[in-house]
This record gives sequence, structure tokens and C-alpha cells, in this order.
Amino acid sequence: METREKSRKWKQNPEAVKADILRVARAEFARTGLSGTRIEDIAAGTKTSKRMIFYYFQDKQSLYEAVLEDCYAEVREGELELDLEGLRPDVALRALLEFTFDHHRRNPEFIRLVMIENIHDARHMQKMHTLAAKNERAIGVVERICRAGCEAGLFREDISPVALHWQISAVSFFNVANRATFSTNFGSELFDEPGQALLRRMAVRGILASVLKNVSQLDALCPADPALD
Amino acid sequence: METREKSRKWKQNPEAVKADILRVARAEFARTGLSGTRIEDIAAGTKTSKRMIFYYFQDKQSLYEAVLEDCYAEVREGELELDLEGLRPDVALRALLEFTFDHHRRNPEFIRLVMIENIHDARHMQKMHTLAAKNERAIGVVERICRAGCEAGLFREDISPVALHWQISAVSFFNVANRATFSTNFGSELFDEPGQALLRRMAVRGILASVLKNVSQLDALCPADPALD
DNA sequence: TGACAATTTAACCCATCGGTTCAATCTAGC
DNA sequence: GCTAGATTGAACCGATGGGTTAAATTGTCA
Repeated sequence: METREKSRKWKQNPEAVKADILRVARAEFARTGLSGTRIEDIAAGTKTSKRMIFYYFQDKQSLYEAVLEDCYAEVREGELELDLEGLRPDVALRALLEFTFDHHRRNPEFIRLVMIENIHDARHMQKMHTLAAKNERAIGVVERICRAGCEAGLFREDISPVALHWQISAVSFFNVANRATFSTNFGSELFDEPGQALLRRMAVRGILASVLKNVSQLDALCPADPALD
Repeated sequence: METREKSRKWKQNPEAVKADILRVARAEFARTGLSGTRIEDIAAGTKTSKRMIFYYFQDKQSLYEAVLEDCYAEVREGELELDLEGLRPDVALRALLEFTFDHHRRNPEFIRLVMIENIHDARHMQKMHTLAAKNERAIGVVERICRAGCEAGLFREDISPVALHWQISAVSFFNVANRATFSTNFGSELFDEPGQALLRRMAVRGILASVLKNVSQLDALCPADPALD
């Protein structure tokens, strides 16, 4: 009668095994890509065997796709923590950008999986039907801010929510994705805490500037002084 | 006496063979990454054989590194075409960003190689001693604009040239690198010509905003009207 | 012309790695 | 307990693919 829920002292526990595999596989795929990852290396990190990987996920590519979907869901989930209710549109936009910037920093594995997906021309992501809803929601957030901003007379009328989302993504993503080559070429100062704070501030100012109807509000919204923040 | 220069009707021509290999290898590595690329696939695209690849470039990794260096040099070379002499600092900055944005779009293979390098934590790029000089020059361009802008009283005093370069790179790079996943998730409208023009305009406005001392100049510099440009 | 070096071809080698076979073991329900 | 189905282990397979061997051809220079 207590079959499903209570996994009291089971020996077999498929869900846990699958989750374990996904966990290790995510780290490995993020580290070395699809073709760069060895299934045996994943197996070595799990509590189970290579055999089980093929048992639960048919082949390497399916495992990779499962990892991608799993990771995407988890990250999008984390975005729900942001609550912009009741904020003034310009403040909300600022909060959204700051949150996204930080959120991307907290999820480097996700960033790497997306980088890898881009190398593969998003071939696998295109198969993932579950994404549509999550993406709608992400754009919805930006859209509401835009609308509110326009209605309040704060934002320009011609702002495209998708383009705005693009801008937010660009800085937040690049910051994590290109850290290695950028710091190799130009030093790592921008990636310690003060540097990151500076970049975030600059990004906020830049993006608000491309949205505000009256740019003179900028200085009030974005303190230029590096000592602040 | 006419040994080296005249390659009149030679049958052997090592330089051409090497260049041929590099050309094909670049395309292949950019397409499928280091571990994803098969040497045989490269060989198939050349006028020569797999054996010759190992003859001229010791192994796969060395070939990859040669490709990276070669591509980097070529792209940086292309940047020399930009001449900002005599331009007002704000106009020069705008021109630099627009040039970089377009230049990245023209060199998708380079972008992909850098993406791949980031997946590898820039391990191979770190070995390339030839880069330092080219990077200095790239930062030098931004630095001169900053200095001139400050001296002219146009720019804020606290601008970091490296951070400014980061901003320019972020939008220009992301635009090419993440096209696949972004358009999968949010549609491809931003990537046709009008969309690209819009993004470029927004980027210009945003970056100028984070640099100008007096943001009220923004509207004069960056026509908000999408019909223009 | 003939010795020597650089270049090229064809055939081969063998470690790796994704994926499988098959039999053993576990769990639930009867 | 017994059977059916789910889960697991050990050993195996075969193609792929990076890299090599060795011998042939081409060019240089004395």
C-alpha cells in the first residue's frame, strides 16, 4: 500500500539513480562538451555503472538532451524567485538586469551548456518542446515592465521587449561565457568583486539609457560614483 | 639561382599545402570543435592527405592551435582598416562600436573558435605569445578615445578602457555567438537586417550613455527614430 | 649524375569508447 | 514461495579515428 512515495529502506531506487546520473552528466557535459565527454567518465562519478546510463537514457545524445532540459528547467525555476510586483518600471528593469547578471554568474554550468548548444547550432534545444512556455514567461516579464514604463511615460514607445531581453542577456551571458578568453587577453581585473560591480553598474546605466524617454533621469537612477553600490 | 621566390611550375609547394590545410581545418574546427573534428574530415576537404597534416602539424592539438593563431592574426589584421584619426571622441567611439559589431558579424568562424576556446578555459590561447601585442593595440584604440574624450570634457573621468572594451565586445560577440539559441527561444526577427540595425543602434546608445559626462547629448548623437540609420 | 634531403603515398596499427549480450538479482503481487 | 518484470553487473564487441611505418617520388646542390 505504501509503494511509491515511501522509499524507506529500499535497495532499488531508480529515480535516485537517474538523478545521480543527471547530476554527474551535467557537470561533465558542461566541462567538456558533447563529443568531448566520455560516458565512462560520467559513470566513474556516479554511484552506479555505465550500463545503467544506457539503461535509463538510451544513448549519449539522449543523455545530453536530458541534461540540457533538466538544467534549463532548474535555472528557469530559479528565476521565479525574482518578484518585481509594485516596483516602479525603471526600478523594476534595473532589478531585473541585476538579478539576471547575478543569476548567470551563479549558474556557470548552464551558461556552458548554452555555449555548447550554440556550437551545435541549437540543434538539440530545438527538440525541446518544454521550453516554449518558459521562454514566453521570460519575455512576459520584460514585456510587462515595458508596458508599465510606457504607460507611466517613463520609457520610449518604440522599445522592443525582445530586443531589451537581448541586451540584458548579452552582458549577463558574455560576462560568464567569455571570462576565460577575455581575462587571458586583457587581464582578470574585471572579474574580481569590484570589477564585477563596475561592469554591472555600467550595464545598468547603458540599458536604462536605451530605454528611458528622458535620459536626464539617468544620473538619479544610476549613481555614477564607483564608491556607491 | 631563382630557388625560393619563383614557384613557377613546381610540383611541390609546401607553403600552399600548409595554407590549404589551415583553411580547411579552420572551417572544420569552427564547425565542430576540437574533439568534435575528425582529421580525416579535414583531409577530405584538402587537396592533400591525412598523412600530410601530421607531417606539417605534429598532431591534432597543434593543428588546432595553429588554426587559432592564424585566424586570430587575420581578424586582428582586419581591424587595422578602421581609421579613427581626427574624429571627435564621441563619434570615434560610435564608429568603433559599429565597426566591431559589423566585423564580428563578418567573422563567424573566428567567433566560434573563441567560443570553443572558452569551453576549453582558454587553455590553448594562453600559449599564444603573439597575442599580447595585438591585444595591447586593441585596448590602445579604446584608451586613446577615452583620453581624448576626457580631455575634451565629453566623457566621464572614471571610465576604464578595459571595461569599455568589454562592453563593446559583449554585445558584438553575443550577437553572433548566441544567435542559434536566442533565435530558437525568442524568434529570429532580431537577426534579419532591420533587427540587426535596431540592436546596433540600441548598443550604441547604451554604451555612449555609460561614457558621456552629459547624457543630454545622447539624443543628438543617437537618433532614436528607427526610420533613420 | 649521383648523393642527400624534403615531400608525398599507401597501407597499417591499436587504444579508445559508444554501445551490447546475457545472465544474475531484486521487488511486487498473488 | 513463485513468477513476471524491473534493475544491475561483468564481460564483451566492433568501428572509429589519431597517429605511425616504410618506401617512393621529387627537388637541390656538388
